[in-house]
Amino acid sequence: MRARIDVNEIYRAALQAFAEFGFRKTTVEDVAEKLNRTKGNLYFYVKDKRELYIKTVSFALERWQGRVRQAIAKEKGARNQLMAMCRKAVEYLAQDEELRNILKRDPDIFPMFPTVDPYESINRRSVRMIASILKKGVKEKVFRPVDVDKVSEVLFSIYKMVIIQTYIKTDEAYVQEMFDDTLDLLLNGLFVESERSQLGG
Amino acid sequence: MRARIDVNEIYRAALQAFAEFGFRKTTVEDVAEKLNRTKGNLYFYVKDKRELYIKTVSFALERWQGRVRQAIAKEKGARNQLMAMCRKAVEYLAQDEELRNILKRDPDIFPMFPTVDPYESINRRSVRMIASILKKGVKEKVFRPVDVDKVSEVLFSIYKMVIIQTYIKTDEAYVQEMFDDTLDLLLNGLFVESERSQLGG
DNA sequence: CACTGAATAATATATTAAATTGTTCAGTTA
DNA sequence: TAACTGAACAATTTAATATATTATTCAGTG
Repeated sequence: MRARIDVNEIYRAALQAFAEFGFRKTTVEDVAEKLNRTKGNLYFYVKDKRELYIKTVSFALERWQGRVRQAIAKEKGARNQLMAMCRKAVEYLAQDEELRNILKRDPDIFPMFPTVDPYESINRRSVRMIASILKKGVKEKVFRPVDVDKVSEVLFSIYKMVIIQTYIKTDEAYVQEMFDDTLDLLLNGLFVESERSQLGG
Repeated sequence: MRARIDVNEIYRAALQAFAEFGFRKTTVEDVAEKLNRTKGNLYFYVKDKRELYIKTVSFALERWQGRVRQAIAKEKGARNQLMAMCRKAVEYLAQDEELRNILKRDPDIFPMFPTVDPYESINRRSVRMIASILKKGVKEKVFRPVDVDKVSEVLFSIYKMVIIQTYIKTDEAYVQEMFDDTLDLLLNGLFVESERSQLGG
């Protein structure tokens, strides 16, 4: 009798298949073959094909989120943390082709306008990550005293917009320019100093 | 022999039908009946069903754009023009249920991430509208000297995001809050004064 | 000249059978 | 005895075909 397969190995194999063929066109057997098992055997590890897919995607999303979190942890001030977050998120995705393909095939994973979302908890964590940077920045008086919860939602939406452009558009340079201008706008705003309304505090 | 039908009457009739049933489920006869003609007769006015749809949608989009343009024309400074534009765009859509339904049924009309777009020329005009306000504002030294072309693209993307939320989300209050916070962020930015980088000029 | 209505072409829907794939599980194996 | 296989069965997809609906054309009418 063989040792139990490490679940992460299953997710890595499944990720390869799902990224190449998409959910509908990959068979449970495709995944089993990559692991040198039979399809029946996979049901020892996951309930059904759908669950395998959801857990595989979660695995990929969490790996991505983890890298971004690491990048943030390396920085001290809120200003640099916010910029590190944006940079790393785009940079990681540019390098993880499998995740890009998964997202391209199935945009509901990272929906611009979510209705119901099986990955909601992961996305909520991302929003909280933004919120905690904002909170820190407001406390440090680097950021204006904005409504942290609402603004982190707004930023997450804009963040999604840029991310989706990153894997939809093939034009690398275009995305980079868009990215820089968007970040500048969000940090500095449109108004010149004299026109700005400073929120209370 | 009857007088030629006014094309705008055709578009109004078609808009009713397309908004209620969608492109696929409305028949040319549905539209003809609203005009008290036979379906064959409509081919005297339009090439085919697809063209009828595209011209009908264009009619609705241009009416919308016209109202926004009027609202802008009433204002003097770039600052107020920008705010009037945002306000009117959302306000008009909230009131035009047919257009909302058309957009909800067929999101490709106003795509978050356009590939090919039959309404491109209309959307380009919207971007130019934003750009001209920005240009004026930079000249008046109300706005920072940003790259007008790029920033108007960025703003149009964010504008689309808010608009789509407006007809997707049923929750009126949520959209309004989102709208206010987004506008504040874009105008004033996140940084406190001392952290801001003023662009040259 | 604007229009009708019937003819025809093009699409969509429904039905059914055949093939593939997902899932279960009794029995095997290390 | 826990991990596994492979065959059995259920569910789903695909293919093939017939039927019905709808789009489009156009000769003829007022």
